[in-house]
Order: sequence, then structure tokens, then C-alpha cells
Amino acid sequence: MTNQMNLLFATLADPTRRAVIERLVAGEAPIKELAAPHDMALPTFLRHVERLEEAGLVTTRKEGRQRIVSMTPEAFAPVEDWLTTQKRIWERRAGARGSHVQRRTP
Amino acid sequence: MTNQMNLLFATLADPTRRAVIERLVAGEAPIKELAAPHDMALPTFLRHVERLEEAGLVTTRKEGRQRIVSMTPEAFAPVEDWLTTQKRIWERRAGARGSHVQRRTP
DNA sequence: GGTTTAGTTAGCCCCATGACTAACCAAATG
DNA sequence: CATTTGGTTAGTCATGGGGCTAACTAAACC
Repeated sequence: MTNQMNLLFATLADPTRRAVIERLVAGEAPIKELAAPHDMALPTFLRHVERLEEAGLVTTRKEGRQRIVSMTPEAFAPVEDWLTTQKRIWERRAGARGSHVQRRTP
Repeated sequence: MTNQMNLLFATLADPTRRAVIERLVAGEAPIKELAAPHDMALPTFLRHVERLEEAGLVTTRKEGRQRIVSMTPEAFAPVEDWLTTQKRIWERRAGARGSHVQRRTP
């Protein structure tokens, strides 16, 4: 769905959220630890985690009084697929003739 | 630069702009032709092309009274690199032990 | 059981972004 | 030269997203 792509790209367009991902590929962590490096109010940070979860990039579970966040790497697939598809089409086309410039219905 | 990543992801988060890319991988085209499938006012569409250009995903040149738009596929590199880097780190970590669940400094 | 500690909820502000209309240029054409 | 045609500029509007504080809940701890 194109809607999911919007969500994924929009979610990854934020540096805080990308930083969270970068931290999570090294292993799951509770909110507080994730929030530590980011100089912002906790509720604000919480919203970022929520957005990551809405995009399916992350899942969370409650453990005692803390919430553990972990990655869902499969969620990247649509983005990766889209990128490689575009690249493939481009390369097929570019490879066909010399370099570039063509098409353009007047 | 992280700023460029924000720009790239944010630019690709819009379905109209992704559709333009999808059209351009098949070859360059003038604004009007690009705009045709999108049911919106021309100025609005123009803005989208401007944003693509600001992100470096596209270049344009004037040819007579029409403006020709063409792809800049190298511009995707930062996004692709980031994605594969995250994936690589994840897989290295996940491969190390059984499957998942680990870390979490209390 | 009172106090930290870790989240959570609610409500507010501000700015950027997408979309629109109206009006304006400048090639191309009759 | 008048008129299309293809953009371009300017200005308005509404929404959503990021950020904040204040106040509340619920585990853990002493």
C-alpha cells in the first residue's frame, strides 16, 4: 500500500527516530535508556517511539514498570523494495542506450 | 550529513513525489506531462518538483517554454547506505546468538 | 506505607507543508 | 500582432507534527 510507504518514509525522516533505530539494531532497550541521549522532554520522546511503533518499525512490551522497545527489521522491506525497483528500472533504461536524454513527448 | 537524510526521507514521504520519480526512471519529461496524471493545480505540482530538486533527486532545465525534469539516481545513495548499514549491524548481532532478545541495562 | 522511578495522559503552542486561486510572463502559433 | 500554451509568482488557508509543561499512575525500594 502506498499509505504504508508514506508512513515509513515520514517516520524515518526524523533524526531522533533514526537515532533510535540505530540504537536498537544493537539490541532492545527500555524507553528511559533510549531517551537518555536525546535532549528533549520524556513525553516528546515517547511520541517518537509511538510513531515508530505505528509505522511497524518497532514493537514494545511492558516489563515491570519499564517498557522495552525492540526492532522489527522486516518493516524496512517496502522501502528497500521500492528503492531497488526504481534503481533497477533506471539502470535497465540507462543501459539500453548510451547514457541519458531521451523521451519527452512534445 | 543527517540534514540531507531528513530532506531525502521527507521528500520521498509524499506519494505525488514518489510517483514523479517512478515516472522519471523511464526517462525525462516536461512539467506538464509529469503533472497530467496528478489531479491538482499546476502551482501545487510545481512545488513538488521544486522539493524534489531541493533534495537533489531531480534536475531541471529550460527548453523553449517548457521545463524538462530528469532523475539524479545517485541522490538515493545516502538512504540506501543508511538502510543497508542498519540491516548489516542487525544481522551481525542477530546472527551472533540464537535469534533475538538480549541487552537491556537495568 | 511513603518515596523514588519510569512511564503515561492531557492540553497547548508554533511552524512547515500541501493545496488553492488569481494574476503575470514569455515562448510558440495562426 | 493577437492568442494559445506552459510555466511562474504571490498570497491565503488548514492541518499535522514536533516540542513543552503539568499532573497522574504504577511498579520498586527503603
